Amino acid sequence: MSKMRSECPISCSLEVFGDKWSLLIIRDLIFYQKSTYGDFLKSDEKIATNILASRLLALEENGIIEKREHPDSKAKVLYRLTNKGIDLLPIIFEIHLWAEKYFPIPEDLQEMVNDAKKNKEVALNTMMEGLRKQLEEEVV
Amino acid sequence: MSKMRSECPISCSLEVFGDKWSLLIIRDLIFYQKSTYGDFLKSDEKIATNILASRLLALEENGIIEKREHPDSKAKVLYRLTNKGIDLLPIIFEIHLWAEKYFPIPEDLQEMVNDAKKNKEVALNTMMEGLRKQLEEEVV
DNA sequence: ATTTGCACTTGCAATTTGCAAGCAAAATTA
DNA sequence: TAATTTTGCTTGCAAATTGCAAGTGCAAAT
Repeated sequence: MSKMRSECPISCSLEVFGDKWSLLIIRDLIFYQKSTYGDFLKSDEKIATNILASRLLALEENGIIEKREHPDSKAKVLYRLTNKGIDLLPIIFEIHLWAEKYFPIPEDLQEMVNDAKKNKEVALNTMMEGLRKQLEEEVV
Repeated sequence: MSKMRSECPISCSLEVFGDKWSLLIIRDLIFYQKSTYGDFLKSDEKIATNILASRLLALEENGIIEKREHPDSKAKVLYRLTNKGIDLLPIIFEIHLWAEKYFPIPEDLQEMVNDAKKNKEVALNTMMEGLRKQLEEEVV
C-alpha cells in the first residue's frame, strides 16, 4: 500500500487484487476449499513458492484473507477469506459470466455458471451466505 | 495468447485484462470518453508510452478494442471498445461497488456509484446500451 | 532418534516495467 | 513552400518483478 497511483476506485482496487495471482488464490479459497499454503501450490497454474508467500502476505495486509490456527496441526496454517474478501465474490462471478461468453468453460464449472446465468442474485447470495457462515462457525 | 496457464475461466480472463493497466485503459474508454493514444497518456496514473503501446496492441489482439480512422485527422487513431470489451462493464461495475465499500470514492464518481447501488441492473443496462449505440453509429 | 511434511526464505537468472530520448508521418504555422 | 508542432509510436537501457532451484527451521510421524 506504499504509493497510490490515483484516487480512482478501479486503480485502488487493482492495487489490492490486480495482479496475475491474487484472484487465483481467492478463487481457490472460494471454489476449491483450499486453505493452506500447500493447497495453493498444487493449483494448475503452478505459482512459485516465493510469489505465493508474497501474495499471501499482501492479501493479508490488505485485509482480504486472514491466518488462522489449523485444527489438525500446528505445522499448518489455515488461510480464510475475511468479509472484505468474501465481498469480492460478485466480481469473480461477473468474470465467470464474461468468460462463459468468450471461452470454453470446463465441465466441472459449467453447472455453477449455468446457475449464475439463470438466477444471478440468488446464486450469488447463496454462495456468499455459505462463505460467511463458514467464517463464523470457525471462530467458535 | 501464446501460452495458457490453465483452462480456468478466471485464469483465462486474467490473461486478457489481468494486469495493472488494461482495466484502466478500458475505464478511460468507458467513463472518460478517451479514445486516442494521447488521451490515455494523460491519465492520472501516468502510463509509460511503450507500455501503453503494448497494452493497446494486446487488447486489440484479444478483441477488446479496435482501431478506427479518426474523423478529425489521419494522424490520429481512434480506439473503441468492441462488444466483447463493452461486456466487461459488469465486472467494472462490481469493482466500483466493492471499492465504494472499502475506499473513499472521488466526488465526480459518487453519483454514478450511487445510481449503481440503487438500481444496479437499470444503471448497467443504460450504460451498456449507450456504449453499443456509440459503436453502431460510428460504423455508419 | 531420524525421517518426513509443511511453510516458508534465499540467491540468482530471466522477464517485465519504467524512463528518457528519438523518429516518421500528418497537420499546423509562418 | 518551409519550418515547427502534434501524434503515435519505437528503441535503448536501468530498475523492479517474477520464476526457478535449493535451502532452512519447526512440527509431526515413524
